[in-house]
Amino acid sequence: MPPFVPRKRVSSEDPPPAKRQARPDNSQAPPQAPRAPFHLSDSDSDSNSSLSDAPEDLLKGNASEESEDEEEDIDWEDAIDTKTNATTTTVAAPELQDLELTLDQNETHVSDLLDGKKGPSKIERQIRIQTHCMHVQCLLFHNAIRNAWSNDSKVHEILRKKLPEGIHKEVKKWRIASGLELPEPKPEPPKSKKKGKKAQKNKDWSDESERLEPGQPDMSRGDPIITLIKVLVAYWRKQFRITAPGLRKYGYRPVSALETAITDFREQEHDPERHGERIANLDEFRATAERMQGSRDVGAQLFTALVRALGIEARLVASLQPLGFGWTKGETYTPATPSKDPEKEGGSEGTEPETDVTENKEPAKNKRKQFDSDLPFPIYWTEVASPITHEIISVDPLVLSNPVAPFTETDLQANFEPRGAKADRAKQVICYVVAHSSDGTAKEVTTRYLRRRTWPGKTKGFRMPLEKVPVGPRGNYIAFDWFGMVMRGYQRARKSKTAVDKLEETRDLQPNQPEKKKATQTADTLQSLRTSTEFVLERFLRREEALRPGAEPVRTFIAGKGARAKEEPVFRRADVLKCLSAESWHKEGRQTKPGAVALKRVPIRAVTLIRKREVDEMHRQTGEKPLQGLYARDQTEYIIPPPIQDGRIPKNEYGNIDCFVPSMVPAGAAHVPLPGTVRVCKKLGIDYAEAVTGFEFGSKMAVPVIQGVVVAAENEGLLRDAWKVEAAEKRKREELKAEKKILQTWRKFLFGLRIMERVRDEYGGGDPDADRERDSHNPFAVHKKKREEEPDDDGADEDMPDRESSYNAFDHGGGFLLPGHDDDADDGLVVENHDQQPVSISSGSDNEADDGKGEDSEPEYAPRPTRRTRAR
DNA sequence: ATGGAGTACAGACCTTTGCTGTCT
DNA sequence: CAGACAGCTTTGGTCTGTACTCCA
Repeated sequence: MPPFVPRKRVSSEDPPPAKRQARPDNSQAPPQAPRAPFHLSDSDSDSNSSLSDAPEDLLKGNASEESEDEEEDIDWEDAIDTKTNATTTTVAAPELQDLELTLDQNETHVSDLLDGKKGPSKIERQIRIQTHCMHVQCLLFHNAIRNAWSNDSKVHEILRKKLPEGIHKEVKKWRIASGLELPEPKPEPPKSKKKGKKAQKNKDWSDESERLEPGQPDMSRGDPIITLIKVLVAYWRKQFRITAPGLRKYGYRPVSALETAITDFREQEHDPERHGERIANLDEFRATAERMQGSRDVGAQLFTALVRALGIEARLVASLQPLGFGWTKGETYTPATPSKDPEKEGGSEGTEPETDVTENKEPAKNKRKQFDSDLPFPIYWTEVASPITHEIISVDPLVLSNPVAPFTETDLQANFEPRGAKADRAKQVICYVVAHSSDGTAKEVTTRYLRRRTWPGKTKGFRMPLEKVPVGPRGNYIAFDWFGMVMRGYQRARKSKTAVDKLEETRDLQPNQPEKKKATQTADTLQSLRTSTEFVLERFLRREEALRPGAEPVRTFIAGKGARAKEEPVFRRADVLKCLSAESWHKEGRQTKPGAVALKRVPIRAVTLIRKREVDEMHRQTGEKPLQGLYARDQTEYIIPPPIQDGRIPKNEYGNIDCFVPSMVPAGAAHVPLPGTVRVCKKLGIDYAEAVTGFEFGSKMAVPVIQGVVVAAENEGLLRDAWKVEAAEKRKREELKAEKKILQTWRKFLFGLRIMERVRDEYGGGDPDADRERDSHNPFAVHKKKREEEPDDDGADEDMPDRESSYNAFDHGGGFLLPGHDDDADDGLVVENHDQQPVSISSGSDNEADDGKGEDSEPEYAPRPTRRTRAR
């Protein structure tokens, strides 16, 4: 099996590109900040106080130096001496301390990033991704709770009681029209008076409808529920007063602003305008229903409750507005621009301190529309399921001008998708739209509200994209949907799916594929040519690609405008050939045909030291970068080595045989890819060559991977049989060895137990409190403690001579070795048992201290040091 | 609002034949 | 004592896809 070759770059000792060094200092705050506190205890008082008094200044002032140190000088021993630079003295204190995060007040912002021309670091990206994921889950749970409250029968009762008589009549009408209720025997037409004139027109229809079988839905004027919903929305818009701000996305704000907001939220009395609307429990929710006022969000939640109260299946829909994971303007906190009250800036989680709100002290009626008036799209709304058609009707009770969007009106449903400059400014996004049903389950319905129901549409950049998880052989992936995973906890079980579910899942929630543009139809652009599968510009050819000799351009493309316009020939992709160097072809078992001329010449990529030296030498001599030729497949042929003669295997200059593909094995020979075959061949006295099947790269070296041997075909059977015998013997030897080792380990373990028991008898240590102490493992400490507790034990104090007497006490049986007995510098206590086998029972030493361990220590317990470790 | 051009970045790809100490 | 074997270390330049901004 070829050994593992790491493909990914892990670290680089070279300094990163200059751009990285030009990063704004504070961008590295998260990884560096925890280090500063370690130093506080042993740094001089000046730096200490300056750190605590003016952390921002200090961090800011040292930051440029700091980042250089961070990247160029990892040797922290030097850093300890740098007393002036508090933040560079990183891990000076040896003992463990609490990790502290000190974040710079002037936290990095998008603008800083752009000025410094640096992107967010990996860790910063991770922080945002995690924040986003956490926020999404919090919002989901919040909505699940609100949904449960919207199910409350008392809330329903409150809302039902408030309905005027007219609405009750409408409800009854709807029930009859839907066939849910039989019409009363009275001949009086079920039309309400407010539609007087229309009723005249509809009279014939109603006559007809009466001819329908009672108990059957009357669909003659469309789904009757739509009429009812429109009435309910009109009622709700009139009755519900928006008196508080709802949820919204603010973006990432500077830490200082966040801290102020949190402190304000914790310490000040709750103010909905500054801290957001708070409904602590169901009782408060009921009270809100009673008052018919609150945020737009609560308005939609109560509206959902009202619809449910009328016996209609309704879902509470929420378009989550989580903090994102990108670095666009939308993720950056933007304080209200014309704000005159600096205290309000960055202050509230609940409300944007809009000037019109803070300045206007007009009566509530005028103020009512002010909350969230800058949000052009709803965040919460209702989905009503028609009991007749099982289709979903989207209802926004408070915000949109077209509040009722039936399934058929895809454009109206797409109106819920935030778009436009106003939505941009208000940071309204669509990424996850979740509908919570009355049974407590929830399902994702984002697709319904995307324009043309096309993915990813506007969710792009705001929603966690599908993650490609590699599986199986290279190039195979499965798509991992993070949100799908999160939603699994909320979803309705497959067997409990309703007719509504089934219908929408086959229709409204089926995403459309984005319309592919016909590349041939549109005019050429650089982008279209870059991605085209049919045409290509010469400049887009990859390093390993070349044009077929004699390929004719199909047309020309003019790049640039005006004076900078430049004509370029456009070629067919079909005329592009994949090329490889002679060495690369060799690895595929092919060689260039005699007389083949390279289609392309490219600079040599030298990786190993030897190759690098060669390339440098050539570069020095010629003054030009040496090039290597690339050849197309049809310029190469299979390497067919000549058949072997007399059982002799041909070998290359390294004494082995290249066996990258099976065809490279010469006729008359066989590849036996078994380990340890070399020895067997030697034993048998047959000719062989080790088979090189690939290379392993690392440490600027290419190491051949050898898998077994190539032998003459007539020797193959002999070799395999002998190998089997050998392997069986080897296995037996290994089993015996393993058994021996197991027994040894047990023996050692039992001795250890005996020693521990003896130590306990001698010094105690059964006190659980003492055990819990930091040095409870240390028998000396325990002994000392015990003696302190019992001063009249033997009257001796805790001086060194006495300690030595304790050492001596151990010597009588399984005791500790005296200092100097073992001349190594091990910190651990070595206990000698009756069989004179040293056992390390405690070691606070690190590897470097272990390096001096004597030869008699067991390798399996004290790993042998590496050369690198010793070199340091 | 949209799309093209340009830029930056992360991750993937390509690379082609030791050295030394310890064990068996 | 010779030969086998384990362990070291895990590059770095270039390409490519993607995200993002700017600009028309």
